[in-house]
Amino acid sequence: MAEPRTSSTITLTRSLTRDQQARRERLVRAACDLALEGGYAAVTMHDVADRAGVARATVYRYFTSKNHLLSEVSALWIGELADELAARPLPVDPAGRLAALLCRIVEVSAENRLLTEAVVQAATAPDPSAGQSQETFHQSIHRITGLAFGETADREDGADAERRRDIETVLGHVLLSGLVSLTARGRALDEVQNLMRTAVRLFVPLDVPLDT
Amino acid sequence: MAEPRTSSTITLTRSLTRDQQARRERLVRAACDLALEGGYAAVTMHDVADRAGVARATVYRYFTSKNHLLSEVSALWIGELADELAARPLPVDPAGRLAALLCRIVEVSAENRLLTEAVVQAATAPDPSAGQSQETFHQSIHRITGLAFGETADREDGADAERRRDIETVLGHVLLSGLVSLTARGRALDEVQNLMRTAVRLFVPLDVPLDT
DNA sequence: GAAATTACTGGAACACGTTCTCACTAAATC
DNA sequence: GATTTAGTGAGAACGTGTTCCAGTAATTTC
Repeated sequence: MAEPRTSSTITLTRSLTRDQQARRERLVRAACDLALEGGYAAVTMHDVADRAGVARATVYRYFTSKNHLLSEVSALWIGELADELAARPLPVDPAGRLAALLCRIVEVSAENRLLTEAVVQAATAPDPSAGQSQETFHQSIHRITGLAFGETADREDGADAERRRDIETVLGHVLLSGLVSLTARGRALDEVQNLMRTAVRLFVPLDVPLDT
Repeated sequence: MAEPRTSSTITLTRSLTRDQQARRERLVRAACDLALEGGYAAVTMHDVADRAGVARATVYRYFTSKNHLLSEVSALWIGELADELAARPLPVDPAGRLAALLCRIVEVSAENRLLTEAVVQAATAPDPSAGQSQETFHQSIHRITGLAFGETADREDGADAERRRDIETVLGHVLLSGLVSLTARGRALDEVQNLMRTAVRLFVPLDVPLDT
């Protein structure tokens, strides 16, 4: 019963050769560029293949779907953003840090609204094949919210640590929904930033009274 | 310069006749049924037209896109849900009411996971033509979170009222993102419900110490 | 180095969303 | 009642995501 099995995606077979690694990166790059220029709709598999210099069918050897490809873009993009934010000077108080981080993400997202639109669309699509990359995307969001507490995390334990994790989780959801409002509902940058500040203020009402 | 202008959507022209009203309702009904059975992907304009007993092109005289049609479904569905919830007995304390309301929504959404998937997908899609229905959807969510404070709303003013509105808004975003997790990321019902309870607990940490 | 396996290309093919055309019907206007 | 007008049915047509296939190139295995 030796089935031919023309292996759907490559990744499963074995580790990629240098050429394949480069091809894969070109595909992600092409998708990212197209998304930057025209959003989700502009990322056609036809154009992605052309820009990366491969055949249309080949794209599907590396990514099972358009959403999978864009989810990969989203995972890389938010990951880079997290790296950048981790290297930034931040306010000293946790609430200030949270607000600054979230507002910065929203700002960058607004500057690349079309890319964000594509990325959010893919990250929220019910596409099981994109699941892995989607998880990476969400983990990166969680990692970013975690930056606000990163330095004090070690000193805490028990209830404080749990409360911290809860705040990170919930703020991650507010952020995601905020990005949806920004890209899909045309909300203005400052409106979404205010949402972030409001959320933080509600979470940290006494620890640090903000400059209301 | 009398342009023919084959009027894209009907609604703009004038009020609908009885037949047209019925046709429109059949279309929404058909889309809703198909979504219940197979989610977003199963709602093909072909099948919608067939079930409603109209031509494919006619669907586009009532709705400018599939997302527009499904956004209408979502607006009606969440509206009915809000009506049902408004008639429900609720805990006396605001925090308990919030948690009960949100958990109930998540529960109903999980019971109709495929419909919710379709509805959320349409409500978060960057489709300008669906904008109006999307707003209705979000307003209904806001209306539901508002139910938790409804009875005490009149007695308040100033800072309290503002804080209340902020909580409603932010919880609405948590809910939306939670529904995305439920439908697109395959999260379990109780996981999303716990997210809701956690969010409420974080918002109302002192007013009402929950049974933690 | 030859054989066998695997990957890539190029293009056809299919499903679906969307638009368009045209003939036909029903309703409004004269 | 005749004429115009808006709405509908039926189906062709186009773009896009996805799959499939036959032929070719590259890589692994012997």
